[in-house]
Amino acid sequence: MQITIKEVAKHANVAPSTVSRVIANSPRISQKTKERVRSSMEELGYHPNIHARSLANRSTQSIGLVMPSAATKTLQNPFFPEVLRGISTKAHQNGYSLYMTTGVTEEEVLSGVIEMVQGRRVDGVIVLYSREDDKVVQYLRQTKFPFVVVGKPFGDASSITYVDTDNYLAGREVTKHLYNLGHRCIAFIGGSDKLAVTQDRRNGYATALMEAGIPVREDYIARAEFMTKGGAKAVRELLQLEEPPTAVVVSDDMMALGVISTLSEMGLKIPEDVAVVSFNNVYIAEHSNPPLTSVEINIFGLGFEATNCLIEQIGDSAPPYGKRVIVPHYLVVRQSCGQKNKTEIVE
Amino acid sequence: MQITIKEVAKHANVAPSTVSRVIANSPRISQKTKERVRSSMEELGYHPNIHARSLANRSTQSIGLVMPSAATKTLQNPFFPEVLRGISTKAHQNGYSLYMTTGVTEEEVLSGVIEMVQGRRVDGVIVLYSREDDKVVQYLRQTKFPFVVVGKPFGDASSITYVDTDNYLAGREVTKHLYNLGHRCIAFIGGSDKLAVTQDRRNGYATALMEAGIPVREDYIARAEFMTKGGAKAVRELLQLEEPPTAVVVSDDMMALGVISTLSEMGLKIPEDVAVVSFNNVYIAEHSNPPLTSVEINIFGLGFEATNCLIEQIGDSAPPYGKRVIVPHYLVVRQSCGQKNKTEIVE
DNA sequence: CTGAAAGCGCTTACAG
DNA sequence: CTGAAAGCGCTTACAG
Repeated sequence: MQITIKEVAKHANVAPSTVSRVIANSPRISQKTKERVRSSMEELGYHPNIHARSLANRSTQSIGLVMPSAATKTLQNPFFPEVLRGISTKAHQNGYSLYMTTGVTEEEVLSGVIEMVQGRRVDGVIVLYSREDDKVVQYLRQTKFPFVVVGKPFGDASSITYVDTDNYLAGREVTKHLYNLGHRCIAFIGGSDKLAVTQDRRNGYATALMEAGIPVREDYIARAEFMTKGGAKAVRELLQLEEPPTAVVVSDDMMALGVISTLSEMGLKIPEDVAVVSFNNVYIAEHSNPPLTSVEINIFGLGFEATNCLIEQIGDSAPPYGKRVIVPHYLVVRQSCGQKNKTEIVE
Repeated sequence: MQITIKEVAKHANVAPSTVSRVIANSPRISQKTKERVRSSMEELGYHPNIHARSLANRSTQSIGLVMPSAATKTLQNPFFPEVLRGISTKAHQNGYSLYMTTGVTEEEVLSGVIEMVQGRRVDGVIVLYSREDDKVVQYLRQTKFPFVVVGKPFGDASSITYVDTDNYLAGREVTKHLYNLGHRCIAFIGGSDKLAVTQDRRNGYATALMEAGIPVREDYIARAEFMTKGGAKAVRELLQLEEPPTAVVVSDDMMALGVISTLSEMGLKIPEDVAVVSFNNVYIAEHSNPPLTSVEINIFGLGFEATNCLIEQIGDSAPPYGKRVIVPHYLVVRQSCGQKNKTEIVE
């Protein structure tokens, strides 16, 4: 069976409580005893039972991860593994493990989160998206459980700690970039309108147009799923307009890939006939044809910072108000929208 | 504080043990009592403490996931999220959650696994790779803890349950496909030689050549990392040979992407100058330029089946010997190696 | 059909 | 500096 603290205690000729203190490296235990106990642990191959510890301790040293409910699709977006990598790195540095729910529908995800929280399975939660009317965030907020959102939360954001890209600014910059290249008919293809990221990027796009004195046309704003197929469909519709756009801001690299494939199939040249610019700069952006001009948003950094904030909250070293961390972005210019120079930092 | 079984018991006017039985839906409790207890749970917002339950129970309802140690890089390969999606789906169907370690180096990963196992944090483990001399598999095997490998294990595979593609066959088919298109100078670019997947695909490649009466040339076999950069470097070397290959079998789509970019940069046409075929058929394969001919290996299915096998083992409904599940594959013909017909099922 | 009690393997005041 | 004891919140033989 399992080696417990009792076996170790007996072997080292001390009380179980002493063994426990050695594990916690309590300063009140003599060096001699510590060494003796440690070598007993080594010899017997002792490893603490995590559940017993968590039960007595009320801490779990693990972090819960909440993906958007349509995990099926989202998991295919390279955003996900990259943000996970950032989370994992920081978590590991601080001795935390990661815990994922496996729900698919919105209700399943919510009940998974409730189970994690009420069941004390995790010490805190990271929500990897921000969507309007999201039950998960509502729930976490009202229970006052430690949590951090990746993306800008809806409602009273001031009480929620979140990590985000300045998507509004990025949307503006990207649109301005196209304008500066001479484009006047610029369309926008976004993902679900319920997502904060879509709204922010679109608003930035609209602002840039207004700043340039170009009216914002409703028929130039398309919605699609956050994957390649969605991008393909959206661009087809745009090109059927009487005055089709000469450039398009796409809210996500994966969608942009779909846009590009579709344009190629239709015999249109990129960037000559239609310029394309998008966001996230996932590694495939570099390998599409033509390579995508995209906003590097440091996805790894988003995950890393989110975890950092969460650990602060768990350790009570966080301020009592919601904190906001903005991770800087920059435009990586490649071939999909007419090249000016290789990698220009905007602003 | 937390609502415990005691509060519920008091509220429903029964003993804690009865509440526990209601949770487990024991048939020995009357319908009336069940209803009363359930409405108390509802009313008080009760959720079982998972650690207390696991401690008393010796079961955790969660599955541990082991990624290759260089998680940093691997996580960028779309293979990972896709296999995770398969695992997650099956796990969710059976009420299991997922637990990930966050180690980066080989030692960290191993100690993470030991902690999961000895600390009874999980009921079983899925190893998401197969590498020669892997300590994790050695450890799991000797502790007789339930585990499943995605990929073909080394050593005495007969005692280990694993889920795999028939990579040897796939390698053979793909090479034969190139041969049938008229190629005689066919190279192979593989990932780390320590990985089972590389070895199997390479052996299949060599067998196909031998079957066709073509000698296997050492200088036609290149090694690289499993990502785009590696592919780029490898192909450059191959093209510097006196008799450069006219076709190349690449062991992974991501590497193939690097190969394709490099060839384009060098002004070579695909498939006219060099034909490229690869494995995994991740979604970007379809959107590269030209679209990649690739072996669809059903990554989702690998994850799904692996989880299935693991759950069998955990529930003791698995046979006492190692079981092998082979998930079928087929070649998806696109433009990167000269098209014959759109989607042909090989064999 | 239900309850009282012991136990799962830890931690942590309380003594000394 | 160390130990005995209670407790974390559940489950599960054992009685009845």
